[in-house]
Amino acid sequence: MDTNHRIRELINRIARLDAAHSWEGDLNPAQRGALEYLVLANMYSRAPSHVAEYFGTTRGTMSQTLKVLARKGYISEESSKSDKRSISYTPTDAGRALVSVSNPIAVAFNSLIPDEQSELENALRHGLQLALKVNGGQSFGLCKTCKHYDPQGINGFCNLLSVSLSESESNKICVEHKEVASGAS
Amino acid sequence: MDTNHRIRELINRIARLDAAHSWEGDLNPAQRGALEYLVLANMYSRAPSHVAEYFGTTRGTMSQTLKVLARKGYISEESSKSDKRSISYTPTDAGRALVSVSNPIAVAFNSLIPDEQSELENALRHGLQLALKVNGGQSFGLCKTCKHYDPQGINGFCNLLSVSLSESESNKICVEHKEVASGAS
DNA sequence: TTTAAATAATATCGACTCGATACTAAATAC
DNA sequence: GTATTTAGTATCGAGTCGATATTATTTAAA
Repeated sequence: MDTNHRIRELINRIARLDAAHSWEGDLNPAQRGALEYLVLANMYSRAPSHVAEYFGTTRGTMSQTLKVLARKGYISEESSKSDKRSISYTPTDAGRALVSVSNPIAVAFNSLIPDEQSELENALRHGLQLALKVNGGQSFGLCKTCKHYDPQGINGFCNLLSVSLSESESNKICVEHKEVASGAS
Repeated sequence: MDTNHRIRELINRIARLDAAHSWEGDLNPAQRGALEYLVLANMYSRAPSHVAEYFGTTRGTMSQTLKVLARKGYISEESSKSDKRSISYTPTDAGRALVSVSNPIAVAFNSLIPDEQSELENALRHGLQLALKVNGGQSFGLCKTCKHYDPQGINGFCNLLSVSLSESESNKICVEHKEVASGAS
């Protein structure tokens, strides 16, 4: 049993403990995860296929979860004008309220000293990046760390989508995010 | 969105990616988790209720998962002589073979530099301890870090169960584990 | 331009998870 | 010697999940 197996085991166990709490309040862990993603994602990243890729699951599976979430009234469906095949989900006020409640796992990690917290976040993020590289998955980061981000104008500009970004958009998760080459090996 | 929420989000996302891989080879994530636990746990810690507590789920749910695992031939059931209500599961050779295959997530974290790995492990373990304290759950650690551990004899002695430990036993997970008071706040 | 191939979302299927509830049997308390 | 606790299960209903197949729609190629 080496270090990386123990790390994986710890991550899985903490996630499972979190999942156990996650049942409170009309949602199951998969639904809660999807809803939390939708709250954090920008308007170009809220299609079923995007949520599916974020969680490493299939479109079919995520499609069902999102339909349930919509039926429960926590997200609303909106079809795209430019591509009639595409749809996008937006959290409702009820949905936003649900994800904003305090969480025991987050509270526990809040008790770590700040240095430990930031070390932990960086190491997890780094490990995730490496895992995604193996999988060929997208990084789903924020505009400001993206190679398509151009800090022109008030809140920057996306060179890939050719749009000016609003304050809130540039602080959200994007499917198209490509980590700008840095120290990450 | 503060640091501890981002940490929780990262942990959940990595676990979900791991779960997606976990479907390979005749097992689903819950079954694989339970099997992995049973491989690591000592002989006093392999009852359905122990596995259930480890993962923060109910006895009923875990009972079903273990029955499936037994039906598939990856674990074998054994009833206790001292307490006729109790049973204990032991991984079969087929079960052990299944959990020893290399894992993409573990491989990814293996690429972190050693310092980063140990920092990560410690911080996760610390966070988990704090989360368990809130939950009132058991720590499920190894004998050597347990307050019931007495380093007498060849491989030590357990003061709680009043038994001499074998080499392999003292390196396994135990339900009765109580973290010896240390720097953990 | 008209077929061909790729893409987005969904429906359906079967095995299984999961919490909740109710139950049996055995051990422990009083 | 009865009451209560504890260990494990069966059963239920909603939902996950991968697999597969299907429908629209878009894009590429001939």
